[in-house]
Parts: sequence; structure tokens; C-alpha cells
Amino acid sequence: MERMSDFVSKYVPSFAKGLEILLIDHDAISLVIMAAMLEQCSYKVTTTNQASVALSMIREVENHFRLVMANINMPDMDMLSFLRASHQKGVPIILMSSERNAEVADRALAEGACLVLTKPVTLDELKHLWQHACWKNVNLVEESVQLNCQGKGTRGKEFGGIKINETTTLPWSHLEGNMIKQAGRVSRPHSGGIVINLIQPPTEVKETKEADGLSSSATEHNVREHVATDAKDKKRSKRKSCIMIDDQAKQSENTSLEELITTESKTKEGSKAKLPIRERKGKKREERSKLNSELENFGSSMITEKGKKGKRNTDSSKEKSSRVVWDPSLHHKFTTAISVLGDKKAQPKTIQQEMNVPHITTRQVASHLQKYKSEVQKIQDNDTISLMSTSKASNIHAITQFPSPLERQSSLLCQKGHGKIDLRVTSNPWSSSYYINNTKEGNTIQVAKMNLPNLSYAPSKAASPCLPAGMVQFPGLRPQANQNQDLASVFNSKYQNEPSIRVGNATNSKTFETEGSQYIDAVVNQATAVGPADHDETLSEYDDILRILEEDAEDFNYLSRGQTIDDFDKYCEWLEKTLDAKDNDP
DNA sequence: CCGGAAATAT
DNA sequence: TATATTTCCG
Repeated sequence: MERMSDFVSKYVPSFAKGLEILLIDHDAISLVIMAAMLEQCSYKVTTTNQASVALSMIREVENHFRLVMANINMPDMDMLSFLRASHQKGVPIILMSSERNAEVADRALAEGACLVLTKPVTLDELKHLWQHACWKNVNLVEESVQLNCQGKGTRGKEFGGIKINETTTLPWSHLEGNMIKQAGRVSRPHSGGIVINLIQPPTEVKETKEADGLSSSATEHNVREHVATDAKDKKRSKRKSCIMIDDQAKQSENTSLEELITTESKTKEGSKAKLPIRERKGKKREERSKLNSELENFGSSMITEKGKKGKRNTDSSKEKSSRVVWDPSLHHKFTTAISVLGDKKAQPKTIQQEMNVPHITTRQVASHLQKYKSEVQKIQDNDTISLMSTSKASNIHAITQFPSPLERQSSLLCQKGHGKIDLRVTSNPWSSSYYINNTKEGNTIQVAKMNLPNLSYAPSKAASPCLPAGMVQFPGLRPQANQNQDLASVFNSKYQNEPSIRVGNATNSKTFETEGSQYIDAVVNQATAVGPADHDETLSEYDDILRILEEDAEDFNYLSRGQTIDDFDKYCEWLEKTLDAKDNDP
């Protein structure tokens, strides 16, 4: 099992460690457990059992808490009042509820909560929490920019950041009925909008690349065959030989194509001699791939002549079918087929028939199935990590509102100077990554990267009451924000013609220049006046328990490094025991 | 035909 | 470099 420290460093960026979170829950057990979990994720937690106290804390130390988490049922205050009051301070609020109630959750979201979780909350859900944090007036992003600049060569300092002036709405704001900026949302001002554009991949990329004697990669780089002798390369040590792209060779002027080819064949001979065992196989593959590339080149030139249609000739049966991209839509068909067929009958061939998609082959389906299964497995394993092992698939009720942190971040970046900003999204059915890159003089530096797991992966059960079974959650879409709208139809209508997010390497990315920004802290500035706080000093019965627990917890020292989940479980057991003891022994 | 795993492609 | 897909293999 994953060690805790690894877990944290994997999911929580260093600049988000120690994130100040204010946790409010009238239920003492819940409070302590949640606090412990949050701390496991490296966040810094302050707890209180009263909403009113929380409010005054938020007010007193302005900008101290970046995130507020509260039980949705507050004995001493109405949820809405709480939300509104806290909002004036611009703190993002995450609500938790022990029941799964779509209506209440929707209402909370409409009032500006940024996330609603259903208890029991798992570590898995907590690890991404930092993305909701409010970064205003904080240099965290700045730091991260600098960090990114350092170690990236001497010119790092030139990348002061990003300045933005163009006014564009975020791409996802087009999606009616599913966007953050919905009626009732207090959040972002769209007028002064942000300038980041979503970089969409060209509709039909590949296919029409170069068509010389060499494969496309060979044209751009020099290709050589090496014998894998590098000890560092464990994985490849098995292989007899492998093709490596040699950028340096490209630069050397006197290395002509011809020479290269000669070198290649020479090396080939060498490897042949040294590696008799797999030689035949290797050679076979090589020849085949050569053949393929020739075929492909032939094909694409034909296509180019005819008129650049990206589509392949599906008719001539022998054609090597093009690489399948499992975009959300296709994946959806896939999962639908599986749920229709049931687990037993869900085998590659039947799935393929059920999907009824012309261009894909059974073996491609099989391959996807293989990955699908492994992903499901991974998710199940992850669930096991959660505190309450009895919990269901997922407790996430609302999806994370991704644009929000991005906007916040970029607003900060705006203040840093000039540059070209490049936001892009990489997405597959299982997860999405958002990158903000800063490019200057051909150098690109990753300023920020965020990962958003696509929720509700499992095909058979709906993870969220808002999400139809089998539906793949897509970032930025709020399921059923408009209750009359079918998420699926919205999704499909919006994305059917899109290359549906499969951006990848730098060659696909476009950057655009921007300068000057009005956006700045519009988000931040939205709050100023605050009503009086009802500072209630009354100590509830829980306070004493809490104190004791806190002291004891310190003794237990569960936060020490290298802590494992097992240790944490132990702690919880111990905790409950302690609690019981307190209850029976007043 | 299948699923696991190596090999490739992006 | 890390993933996504394809291909190999028993």
C-alpha cells in the first residue's frame, strides 16, 4: 500500500502543504476524525464545533483560512446564512452532509458552496481539496512559478509570469446549464473575465503529417538503433534493441540522411550479432513497421492529393485501422454496452457488437477493456484506503469546480508580468490534467498543473445522484445544474464534434499573447462589508471532550512522518475507544 | 477468442 | 517522460 508521505507528495503540491483549513462540525467524533484526515493530507486544520465561532474566526484573522469546511447541518446557524456570511470574506466553502440529498446539495452549490461531500468522506476526496483553496493575497503561486523557473536553465528569471489583457470567457462558460456561473452563483465575475483560452487540439491531427521516405518521427529527428546496454534503463534492459531518438544528432550538420541510414543498418548488424535470441522476432517487427510506414506514407499522400480528408478508407478491409481515441463519447458507448450486457457477457466481441461503432475492431475493444478493468481495480483499491471501509463507491456529490482555482491562480499570475500563457487540457475517460504554461522565446515553463480525476468511473452504479450510471464525469460540467437538462445530451451536443480533448505534446499547443489585466482580484474584491458576528462563547459539552482529545492526540503523535494508513487506522480505533471511555466515565 | 504483458506511438 | 494503444503470445 502506498505510504502516506508518498500519497501526499503525489497529490498535494508542495505549495499547498500546510494549507489553512477551518473545520466546523458539531459532531465531535466527526470533527476529530476529519481533522486527522485533513492533517494526513498535510493540511493545517483549525477546528470548532460552532458555526458562529467559525464566522468570527474567519473575520478576525482576515485571509488566514484558505478553505472552510463545515457540516451542512449546523445547530446554531442556518446553512444559508453561514454561506452568505462567509462568502463576504471570500473564503471557499466546502460542505459535508451525512445524508446524500441532491436537493440540499444543489441549493448549497447555488448559494456558492464550492463542493458538497457526503460522509463518510475519504482520504481520496480530501487529497484534491487544495484545488478549491482561495489563493488570494498569497504568494503561493508566485512561489511555484519561481520554483518552476529555477532549475530550468539560466533564463528562468526572465519568466516573470503572465500578463493578461484580452477578455475572454473561459471555454466552459459556454456550456449553458452546466457552468459554474449559474444563476445564484456568487462567484466569478465574467465581465472582467479572464484571458485564458482553452487550447483545443486541431480536429483531425495526424494522418496528414510528413510523407517522406521515413516515418514522421524519423523526419523530425534522427533515428538510430541502439543496443540497450544502459544499466539505468531497467525496463528496457530486457529488450534487445530499441529505437531512440537522438536530438543531438539532428543538430550535427554533417550527418546526412544517407549517412544515418548507413549507420542504422550498421548498427543493426551489430545488434544482430550481439543478440541472437530474439533476433528473428525483432527483425520481423522492424520489417513490418517499415512496411507499415511505407504503406501509410503512400496512403497519406494519396489522401493529400485527393483533398486531405482525415478519414481513412474503411472499405478496403486490409487497411491498418487508425489509432482509436477513446474520447468520452466513445467510452460512454463502451460503458453503456458493458452495463447492458452485464459483467458476464461483457467480453470484447460482444461489447463491440453492442457498441455498434463501425470503425473499431474487437481487439481494440479488448484492449480498452483491459485498461478499463485495471482502472476499476485501481479505484477499488483506492477506496480501500478510506477510513470507513464500509463506504460505497464514491461520496462525492458535487464535482470539483475546476475553473475556480484556475481563475484564481491566473489572476495572481496576471500580476507578475508579461508572457504568453497557454492553458491546455489533457483528458481521457479517467482523468484530466490542466496545464498552465508560460512560454517565452520558445521556452515553455509549466507554471501550474492540476489534475482532476473524472469521477464516477464505474459503469454499473451511479456514484452521484446527479450522475447517470455509466456517465463519465467531465470536468467543468456540473451534473444536472439545470434539472431539466440531461447531462448526457448536453455533453454530447457540446463535444461530439470536438476532438474531445486529447491534447498532448507541445506540437499541438498554441500559445497566444496577452498583456495587461483587469481581472486581478475581482473575485477577491467582491467581499468587504461584513455584518456583526454573533460571537457565541458558550461551551458545548463537546468542548471538553475535544480538549482532552487534542491533548491525547498529541501524545499519540499520529502526525509523525512516515505514517502509514495502518497507523492511522490504529489511531482511529484508539480514538473511538477513548471517546467511549469519556462517555461512560464523566 | 481471451486476457496479460511487451512494444510502440503519441 | 508518461500514457494510450497496439501487438504479441500462450
